[in-house]
Amino acid sequence: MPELPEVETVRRQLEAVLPGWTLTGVAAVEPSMLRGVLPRDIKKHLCGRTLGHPRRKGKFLLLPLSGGVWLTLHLGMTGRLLVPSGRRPRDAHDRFVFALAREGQKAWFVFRDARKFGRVELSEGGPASRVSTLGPDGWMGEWGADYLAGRFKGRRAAVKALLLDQRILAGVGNIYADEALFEAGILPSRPAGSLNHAELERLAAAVRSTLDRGVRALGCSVSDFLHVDGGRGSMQEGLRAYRRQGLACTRCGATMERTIIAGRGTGYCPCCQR
DNA sequence: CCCAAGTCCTGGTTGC
DNA sequence: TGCAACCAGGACTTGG
Repeated sequence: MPELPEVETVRRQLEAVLPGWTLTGVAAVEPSMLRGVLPRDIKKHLCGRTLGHPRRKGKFLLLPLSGGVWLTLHLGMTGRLLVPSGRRPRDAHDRFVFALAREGQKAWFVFRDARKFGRVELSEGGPASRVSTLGPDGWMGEWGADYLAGRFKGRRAAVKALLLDQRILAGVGNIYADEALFEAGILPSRPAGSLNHAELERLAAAVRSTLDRGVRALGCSVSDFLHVDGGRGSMQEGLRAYRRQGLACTRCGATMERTIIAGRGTGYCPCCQR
């Protein structure tokens, strides 16, 4: 699943290859994944525009184009971006294929996504409006225990459910939520408002360090995630909670358990998470 | 058949 | 009692 560290990894790879290329055509469009413009109009909005430097907020990739137009991309569960040069590679799951040109050279910008949970939104004057509803970026943003205290105050929902709420923190998904709660020693099912200040401090530090570990590992390729060049991250080798039910806790040796929170599978240690 | 899980939507509940 | 905020669960999607 592309969460913040996976999207940041992709952003850095796109940063190295995309700026300066001009869009010259759109060879494929998946209508159900497109927002902000009608499928038949996408070509005229994009063609002739030059790509700038990719940005990111939470799990959203923000691609500025010349003329104040933006492409806002979300990779969903299984989304992948490729920038092949030469002949266009074809796959049944290619949802968007953009043709690129630069100094007489040609290349492609491909959004491949088996499950169609990904989104591509076209907007003018800034990134798609949904990006403005996001909370601070979990990795880059200015936030801490006091911020969490304010957002969690009076909330009875499970702390994991609020970690997954992109309006509170942008970028945390199911894997990094489980890992951060494990590192903080907090039960995922705890009502968010019941956490004391020391626990909030531990949680804030754990979210940051877990996301940072993910970025340094170039993401987590536990299932589908692949880099722009097809490479894999290594975070999956360091997971201590996510999908570890039935295995021994790396901290105390107890058997890890699984439950469902916010509709998501949740791995935790019943012994050292409280 | 069930499971995986991003975001969005809906309908019911809670509390001021 | 009214109303907004909150909360849980379903829809969507397809490969394993």
